[in-house]
Amino acid sequence: MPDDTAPKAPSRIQLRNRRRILDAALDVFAVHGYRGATLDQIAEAAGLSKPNILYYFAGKEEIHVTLLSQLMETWLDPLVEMDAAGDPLDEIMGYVQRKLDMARDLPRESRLFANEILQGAPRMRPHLEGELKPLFDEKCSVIQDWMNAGQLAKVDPRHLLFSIWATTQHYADFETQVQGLSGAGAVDEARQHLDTMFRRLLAV
Amino acid sequence: MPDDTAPKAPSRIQLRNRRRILDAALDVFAVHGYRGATLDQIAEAAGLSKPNILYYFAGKEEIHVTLLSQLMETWLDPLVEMDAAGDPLDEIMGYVQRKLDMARDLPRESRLFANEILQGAPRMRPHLEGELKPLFDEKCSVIQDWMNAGQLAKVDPRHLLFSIWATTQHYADFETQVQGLSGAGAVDEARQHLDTMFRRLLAV
DNA sequence: CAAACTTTTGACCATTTGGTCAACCCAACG
DNA sequence: CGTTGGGTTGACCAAATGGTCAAAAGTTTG
Repeated sequence: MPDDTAPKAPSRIQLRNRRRILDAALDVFAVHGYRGATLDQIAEAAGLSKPNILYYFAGKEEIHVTLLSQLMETWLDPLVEMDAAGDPLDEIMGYVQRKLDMARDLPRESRLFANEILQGAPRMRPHLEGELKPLFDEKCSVIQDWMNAGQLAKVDPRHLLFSIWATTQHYADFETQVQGLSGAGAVDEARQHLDTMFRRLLAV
Repeated sequence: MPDDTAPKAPSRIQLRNRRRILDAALDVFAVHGYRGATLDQIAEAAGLSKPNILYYFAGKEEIHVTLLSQLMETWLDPLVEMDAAGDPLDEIMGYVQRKLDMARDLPRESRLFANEILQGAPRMRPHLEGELKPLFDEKCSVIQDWMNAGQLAKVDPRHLLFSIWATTQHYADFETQVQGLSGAGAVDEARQHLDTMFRRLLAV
């Protein structure tokens, strides 16, 4: 019997073009934000005609929403990996390094996220409340437990996480400024600096 | 003899309306960025008609450029105040607190700046190179001297400043996220946290 | 008060933008 | 080799957008 809900496996062309479109859209949205981006820009960057773009996605918003959904996974992953059973300082410093890897390897994703938050997260609030918030609370608890057990110096876990986010994402979001002031390769210099900073903050 | 270059002191109406327009434009540009903002939005927020806006400013770009120029002063001021003759740790911690004040009191300005940098600073690069860069280099020197004199722990002064910028501006630029995760009043909690963090980093 | 000005606006314009659609292309397969 | 269905596009549309302009409405001043 035929399955009415069958998603009809996407063809090779479908896969290739959807990926092209999303890749081009990431470039454009990351720089100009949702409102500032145009379908024509995306179409040109993708090497496809505008109607062809709209054959694969229902509209500008669907492209944006698709990007944000995909981003959420990537974005939370480094924090998910922080293991309550591991060594506290190693776990935190590992998290910092993974966030720095992302700032270096996925700056467009970081800027897409920054743009969305700057605009008040109109299309991402559900994700923030439904996925980020529980994870955030859970990891704050883990960190608090480590501190209570005397394995880390006591600081506010929430603001500790904010500081890690801010300092790592800064190298992607403010890359223009950082490069202008400090030349290329800043992310790798930052590794040393942030390692020192968070180690001194958290050492018992 | 008549002065050809006389700037013709602006009338009370000029002053009031230009201020209104810039204030409204700050709201709009800070959220949507340059491309995403529209003159109609600005006009409505200012309570003026669109042609009236264009009576006071030559175009959308002039409004944006005016805002960025004004911003630059405000933006650099806290760093300018950092005094090479003062006590090193006090000077740095004072700078952190002033930046936090700005994140709390001028979040729109912070977001305008963030948007401009995210977009690659197309309209601000001259300011960055002409004003920020020299100030940045000068203050890095001052900090380096303090470290060489054994008054502060040795870290890379450039990345120290980046960390201060990132952690303080974060509370304005990512306010949506911070509030969603941590409730209101986060900036004032951050004061304590950042004071601890940078003190531990820099204490000799 | 009336001339001389500054300020405001309704109507208008060209271009851009998100989106539609019927026709067209083309590879696969019976 | 001709049909068929997925993939592509030129031409088009309505709305939005940045901007213009001449005329009207206020304001200032001799």
